[in-house]
Formats: sequence, C-alpha cells, structure tokens
Amino acid sequence: MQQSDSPRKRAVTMRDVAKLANVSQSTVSRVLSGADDGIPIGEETRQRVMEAVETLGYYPNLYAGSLRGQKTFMLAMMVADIANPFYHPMVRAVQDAARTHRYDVMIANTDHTREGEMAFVESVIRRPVDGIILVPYHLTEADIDRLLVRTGGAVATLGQHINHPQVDTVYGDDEHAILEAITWLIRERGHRRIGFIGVTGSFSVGARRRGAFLEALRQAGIPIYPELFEIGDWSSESGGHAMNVFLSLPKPPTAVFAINDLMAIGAMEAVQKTGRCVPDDVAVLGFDDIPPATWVRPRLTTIAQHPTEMGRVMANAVFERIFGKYSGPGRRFEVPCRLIVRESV
Amino acid sequence: MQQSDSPRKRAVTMRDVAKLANVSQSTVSRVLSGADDGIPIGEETRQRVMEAVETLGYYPNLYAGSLRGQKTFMLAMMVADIANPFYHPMVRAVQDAARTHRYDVMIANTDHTREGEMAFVESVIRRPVDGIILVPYHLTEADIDRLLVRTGGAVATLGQHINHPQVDTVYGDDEHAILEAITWLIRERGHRRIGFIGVTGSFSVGARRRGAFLEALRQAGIPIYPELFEIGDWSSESGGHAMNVFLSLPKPPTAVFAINDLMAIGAMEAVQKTGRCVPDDVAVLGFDDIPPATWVRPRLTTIAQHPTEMGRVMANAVFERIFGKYSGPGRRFEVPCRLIVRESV
DNA sequence: TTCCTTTATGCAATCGTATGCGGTAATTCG
DNA sequence: CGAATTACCGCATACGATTGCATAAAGGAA
Repeated sequence: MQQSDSPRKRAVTMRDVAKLANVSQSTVSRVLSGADDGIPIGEETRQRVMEAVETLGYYPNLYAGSLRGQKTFMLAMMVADIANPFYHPMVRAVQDAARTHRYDVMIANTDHTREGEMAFVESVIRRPVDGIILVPYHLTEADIDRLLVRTGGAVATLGQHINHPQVDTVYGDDEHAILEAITWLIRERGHRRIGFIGVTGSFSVGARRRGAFLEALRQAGIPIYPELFEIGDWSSESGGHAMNVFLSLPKPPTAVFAINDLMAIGAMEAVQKTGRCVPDDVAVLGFDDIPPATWVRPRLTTIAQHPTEMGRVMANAVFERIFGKYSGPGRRFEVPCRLIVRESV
Repeated sequence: MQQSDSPRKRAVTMRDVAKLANVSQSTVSRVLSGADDGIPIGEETRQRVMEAVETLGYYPNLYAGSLRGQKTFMLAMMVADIANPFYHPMVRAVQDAARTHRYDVMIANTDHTREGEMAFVESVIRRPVDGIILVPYHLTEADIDRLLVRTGGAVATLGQHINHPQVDTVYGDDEHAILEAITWLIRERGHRRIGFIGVTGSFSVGARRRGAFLEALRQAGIPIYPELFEIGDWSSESGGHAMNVFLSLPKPPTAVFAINDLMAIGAMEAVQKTGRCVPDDVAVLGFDDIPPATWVRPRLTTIAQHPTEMGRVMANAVFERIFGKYSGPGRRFEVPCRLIVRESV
C-alpha cells in the first residue's frame, strides 16, 4: 500500500471544496450546514458542492466552530476512578448517548483527589464543551458555578450533596437503603458488633453513609464502638487492610459493612486469608453491586445501585439542555437502591 | 453564595488582559507563552500582564491554538471496551502520562466493532489531536495511514498485527506464552481434550491466539476436535455460553482455554452452576490476569500481560514524537507475558 | 550630529467556519 | 414596459491566539 511520507499534508478545507465546485466558501458552508437560514441554494450548486466534498474527502474542522462559540460536539466527563467497575456502566451509558448525537467524550480521572477535580475544571475552562458530567467528591458549588459561568455548558452531576440551581443532579437513595440493610443485618441476622469501613470525612458521600449506618445502630439501641470504624480509600487493598485491623481486635466484629464493593471484596479476601470463613466468622456487606460481586465466593451481599440508569439520566439531562428541550432550574433525579442478598451475609 | 444568572458571560480573552495591562494583545501572548522568540519583554510589563491575568482570571482558549494548527494539548485514545478491566491500567497509564504534560485525553469505546473504530477515525479527522493511542481490532493499515496523514498526529498502537512504518507499536508475546502454557497444560497436567473459547476470525488477535493453541496441540500430537472450539465476544456472559455448549457435549473437555479472563470467569461460573467442580471436572485457563482473577474461587490460572507497562510505553512513544525527541521510523516494543499458576488448573 | 544597534512594543495576517449584508439576475406583477 | 419581488450567491468580518514584520525609543560608536 501507499504510505504517507509527507509530514503533514495541509487539511482539506471548505475553500478547497469551494474552488473545485466553482462557488464561494460561504455557499459550501450553507450547503453543508443544511440549516435553512433564509438563503436558498440551487439544486445544481448543491450537487456540485457535494460532489467536490466527496472527491476531496472533506471533513469539517470542529475547532473552527468551537472557536466561534458554536457547538463543540464534545462532552466532558469526570469520574473518580476509571478502574472502579461501578463507573463503567455510567461511562458507557454516557458514551452511548453521546454517539447517537455524534458527540465525543473527554474523560478525566480524579483519583478522588481535590487536585484532580480542580484540574478538570480548569481543563474545561480552557476548552469549553457543550455538556459536562461530573461525579464530584470535593468540588464545591462555587467551583461548579464557575464551570457553568465560564464554559456556558450544560452540567449534570452525580451526588445527593450537589445542590446548584442550574445543575441537574442524579443520586441514589443510599441513606435509606443503608438504614434498611443494616437494620436487616441486626434484626434478621442477629449481628450486634458490626464493623464499618468508610472513607475520610472529606467525602460527603462517606459522611452520609456513615450517618445512615450510625442511625441504624441508634435505632437498634446498639452502642458505638470506635474501634469498629476503619478508613479506606475505596480500593480493594484498603478494604483488606481495614479488615486486618478488625481481625486483630480482641473481639472482632461479626459483620462488616464496607461502603463500596471493592473494599468489601478486599475485606472478604483478608478474612479468608486468615483461614476464617465468610459469612460464618465474619459476614460482609458491600455497596454498589459491581459484576465481580457475583464472581467472588461466597457471592457478595450488597446494595445495588443502577449506574447505567444514572449515566443515562445524566446524559439525557445534559442533551436536553444542549438541544434546548429544557432550560429550567436544576432537576433532581432519584434512582432507587436495593439490597441484594447473596451469600456473604 | 452568588450564583450565575447570566446565561453565558463572554469569556475573558487576551484582549481583555491587554486592555487592563495597557499593552497590546501580542505582548500578552508573548508574556504568557514564555517561549523566547528573540523578542524580549520588559520586566515591568511582564508584571503588569501577570497581574491582569490574575485579577481577570484569564485562561487561554485552547481551541484558538488548535485551529491555528498549533499543539492541541489533547490525546485521543481508542479502546474496545472500557468495562474490560484489562484496559483500565492502560487507560490510567496514558492518563497519568498525559496529566504530567498537561494534556487531556479523549476516550472512545468501539465495542470491538469496525463501525466504532471507523467512527473514531473520523472523529479524530474532524478534531485533530497531537497524539493518538489505538487498540485496533479492525482498522487496516490504510485506515491508520489516513489517520496519520489527515491529522498529522503521533500514533501508537497496541497489537502485534499492526505494522506501519511510522507508527509505534506495543505488543505482548502472546503466541509464545500460549504455546508454553498449553504445552504445560498437556505435559504437566495431563490434559488431552482441551476446549478453546475464542472469537470470530475477524479479529487478528483471536486468529493468532488460536494459531498458537493449535500449534501446541500439533506439537503434542493431539488431534483437533472441531466441537472443542467455541466463539465468544470477549464478555463473561459469552464465556458462560461457550462453556455450556462444552458441558452438553457427550464427552466434554477436561480443560478449557479462554483467550481472555472475562470469558474464562464466565466459563468457570457456568461450570460451577452445573454442580461441577473447577479444576477437578474442568480446568480453566484464562488470559490477561485482571484483578478479578484473584477474587474468584478457585483463583484463576491465567497468562499475565502488563497493561500498565503497555500504556506507559505507548504514551511515552507518542509524547516523544510530540515533543520532537524522536522522529524516526515506527518502533516495536515487546512486553513479555507470563503464566500465573493459581488454582483453576 | 548622524548612523546603527539594541530593546521593547504594536500591527496585521492567519487558522477554518458561520453569517449578516449586499449584489445580480431572473421572474412576477401592476 | 417599468418596478418590485424572488432566488441565488459572494464579500467580508468575527471567533482567540500566534508570529513575522514594522516601529519607536534609547543607547553607543563614529
């Protein structure tokens, strides 16, 4: 085959097309945009232009439009950790929606850090996009407002705690689900020493889930043992570490709730590594219901979220605003959670 | 807090900064670019400009530079399936490298389809980027050449089968690893009826791995039983289906090799669902060594690749070309694979 | 003083596309 | 038959930043 030697051939522009079709560049633009701006185009001219486009292999340069402040045909998405299966269906849903509208998606990882999230914000300010989908852990409403003002894009977020008048928000009713699940753990399964693997207080999700957990204990009249609270970083490794601390206690918990499945799985591994048994020695309850939850043995009992649905809702919300189908105040969509009882409890 | 009411405040441009600092827009550009183009800038002027930048909160509009054909500060990455854990470390590695250079990454899923891959190519032609990282399954060298010519970006790919004179390629020595692993399966573990879960012939990776598998059988003098070859689509579900077919055979295989871990895990699940036992009834061998491979029970014996390393190498190769540190012919980097013996065989 | 550097800054073109406005020819109407 | 539409198309500008070239002031040498 013929391979390119020239370092970079100049791109085919509208002007090239115009020259070949013997029309002006504006005419080419009008033919291609299709949008009827009141100026009609002769059928024969249209043909010539389309032919020229075909023979030259013309593709529009999207940067030009972006510069002019038109549509960018680009979405930006910020997630905490692309390696966490929980986010995959969300990313997929967003990308699928994007593809149907011929949009591209820029994805950024934040590693749950504030620096990562701020970097994303600044990146989007430098390169404004039509729609922004966020899974923020640290961003304040002021940050999000800045995003909105500086980029003019439509914004949708995941997270109970986001409450911006112009941002659509999706969230699971995790508090309710946790309250029910822990209560079930206590009443039906008879556990009274329950360990909690959470995250540092800087995550409002973590704080909320911790609150729900505490509330369940309170309602059951179970005292709080500080040694039964450990901190992880959402990863399976950190779940293992936390569990190891629990197991070295003089009186380890009989059940452990981890606020995400990755940590729960790590915790289960740690239990089994000491020769102990799940759920007989220690029961484990997770949160998210990622695919590996059904792969581990025993299968993980967990609280399911619906990330596909969440992604779909966020993408829809954003596109509705992009296409002007909705322009009112920020909407809040609640997606239910539900307990999935398997074998680890 | 103060929330935005204005739909879209006009962005802060260099001209605004220039006005505030009482200099021309070109001067602002020179101060900010920092690059010494032979034209010096007075220290006092520089101060004034930086101050103005600060007070106005100026951020450059990256589209302007992109339009001028300058650097775009953007990488495009194409992967088959963001939900396959195998790709995560690769994506992460690329994104980490990108971040250190202040680059953003656009990610596209292709779902292993040719349409998806073509859509990516066209998307990148419309929006050229500095660097392109591909995990191609269907793209021909002509397609990749077009990418190169039309965008002028640096290209790195994953995959033995890509052989373009200007594209850097990373690949694992999967043939060798498979040959060894299957031989081991035969000699050390005594298996002679080995099932193969592959993919359709349109994937060259699939064909190559199938070839290595056949070669191992040939070397061991084992005949080929057509009923022991099943086709999947890389997903765990498809692995389960394939295994079900095997199990319904009058004489099922005693071992099954799946060309990726996801299918292997699905296959194991299928075995266990029928009450049978892995590895005693059916041994399962996978490929990739994704994290869930150590979470399942029995733990999956598999051939490990090094996706982090692969991503790192590709990102490096691309950035070396972007920054002009390398500009020679396409390089080929081999990353070793190795058998990880666990419990499923 | 005159001429020539050196230093510091501004002007203007450019990238590719969209679009308001003006222009020309053909057609219709009174 | 002259005037008013209508149908069609091109000119020129704008978007925001980079950059070659011109310009202006200051300083040094002759």
